[in-house]
Amino acid sequence: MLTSERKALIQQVLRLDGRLIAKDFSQKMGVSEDTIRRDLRELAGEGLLQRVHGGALPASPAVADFGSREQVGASVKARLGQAAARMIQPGQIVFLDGGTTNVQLARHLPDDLRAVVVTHSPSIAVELARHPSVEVELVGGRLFKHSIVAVGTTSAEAISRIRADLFFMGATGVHPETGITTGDREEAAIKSLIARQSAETIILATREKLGAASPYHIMPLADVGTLVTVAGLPEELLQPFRSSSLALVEV
Amino acid sequence: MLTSERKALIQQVLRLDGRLIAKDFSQKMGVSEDTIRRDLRELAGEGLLQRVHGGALPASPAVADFGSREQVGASVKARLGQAAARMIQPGQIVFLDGGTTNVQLARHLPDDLRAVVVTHSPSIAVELARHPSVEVELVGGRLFKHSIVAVGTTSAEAISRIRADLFFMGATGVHPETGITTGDREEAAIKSLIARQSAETIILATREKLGAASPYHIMPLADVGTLVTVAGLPEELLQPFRSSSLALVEV
DNA sequence: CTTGACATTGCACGATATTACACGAAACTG
DNA sequence: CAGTTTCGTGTAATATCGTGCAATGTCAAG
Repeated sequence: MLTSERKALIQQVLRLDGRLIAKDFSQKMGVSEDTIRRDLRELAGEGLLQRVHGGALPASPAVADFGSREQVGASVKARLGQAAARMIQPGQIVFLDGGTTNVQLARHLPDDLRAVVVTHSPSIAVELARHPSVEVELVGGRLFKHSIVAVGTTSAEAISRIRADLFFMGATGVHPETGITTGDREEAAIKSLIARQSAETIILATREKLGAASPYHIMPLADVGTLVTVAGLPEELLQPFRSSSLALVEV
Repeated sequence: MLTSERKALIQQVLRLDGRLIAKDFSQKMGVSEDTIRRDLRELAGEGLLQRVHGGALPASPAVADFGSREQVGASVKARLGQAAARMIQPGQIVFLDGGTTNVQLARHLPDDLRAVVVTHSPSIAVELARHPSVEVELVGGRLFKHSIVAVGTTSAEAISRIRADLFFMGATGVHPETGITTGDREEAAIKSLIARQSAETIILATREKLGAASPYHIMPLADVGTLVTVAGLPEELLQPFRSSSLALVEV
């Protein structure tokens, strides 16, 4: 075990756990506590962590690295959301799926837009409560906590009574052959149903979702109307999605 | 558990709850009360909190003076919410109305509580998405943006299919003769319906709501099971609410 | 291959910090 | 005013810390 390797591990533990206990970590590493203490002292000297009795805490009160990565991801999603918001015409009925990208979409709806937004995501509903003119229709049901969206038969029933012009769908996998997929069976069923009730389905996909596949199938790629993604991606990643039936938008 | 971690937690609890009880916190942390008292003394020495008999309060007579009636209000609501959370028995079906006080209630539900929470407030739903064991049933409908709750016939229909054990209602007016009132007609109708579908209605009221009345009537005071309010209010304010049918809880 | 400078590590030991318990004082409650 | 709870201090046990030092390993010059 190299010293620098160990120091890197220390910082990783701090990022992930938010703390490190010298005694435990020394046993885990198979070295003496003295060694760990020395590492901690040195890292603290470089300002990379905060030394406390019994171990160490991250230098910044909160998770600096994690936060910054979130922010970087957020700016890409904000750009996607902004572009998608411009695709909505006044008077349309729009279904907004859950997910952080769609929250960004909701945040960037023009203030003067008059439209109806239907959503089964309480996060989206809360976001849109600030909007002056959009009418919000909340779809109820059992809350699927991981994605924070309503699912189940109650949701399905409510959705089946709605006809939307556009559906902005979130998905974890967008694959040229496998199609659109996500990680939960119930969620997949609901997404599929919403798509069938909507005239056009639009998917906002960040880079890591392109070419990926998750366990549960939602719909084939052929049924997707528009795929919105960020500009500057390598052509070989986009090539499989260039077809006559799918509109590919890069922003 | 590192000492400095524990101290950080103490300050976090003070920010969120507005107070800390030494005995409870020591049990939660699994250390003796002496240890907690020592922590409190030391933090008080640094001016980071205010030591009081039985625990501690935020160190902000100065801060409270400066800006935030909101913060003081938040701590009062947190206390109401905490007390209300303890009134829920495992296995019960509980309806949570919207409002900031009920958000505090949701935040303070014990982590090991197994119950079903029904709500027409997306804010509450988002808050409860973090809870590990509570099942959340979201009631859909048209979003009333001012209060951020779902209203309308869709909501009414969904609510009429539910029977709840408890209903924690928010209201802007609690008057001994006028009864319970709020500022919107639709909202009043929905609240009234939920109350009829629930075995017991509980109202959390901060001081300014007692004795106040708003335009739209929800229900008579006689139909309220429990009124929860803060301790230390003048007796003449509470006297009108002391009756055989109403349980008055001061926290 | 040898040798010496240097880094790393584990161990010893005195110093400091943390904790729980005990007991009288103070505060709260009815 | 009596009973109970909480507080503060003292104390002893334990845990952790920092430093000095010797052992081992690394590496490059001789």
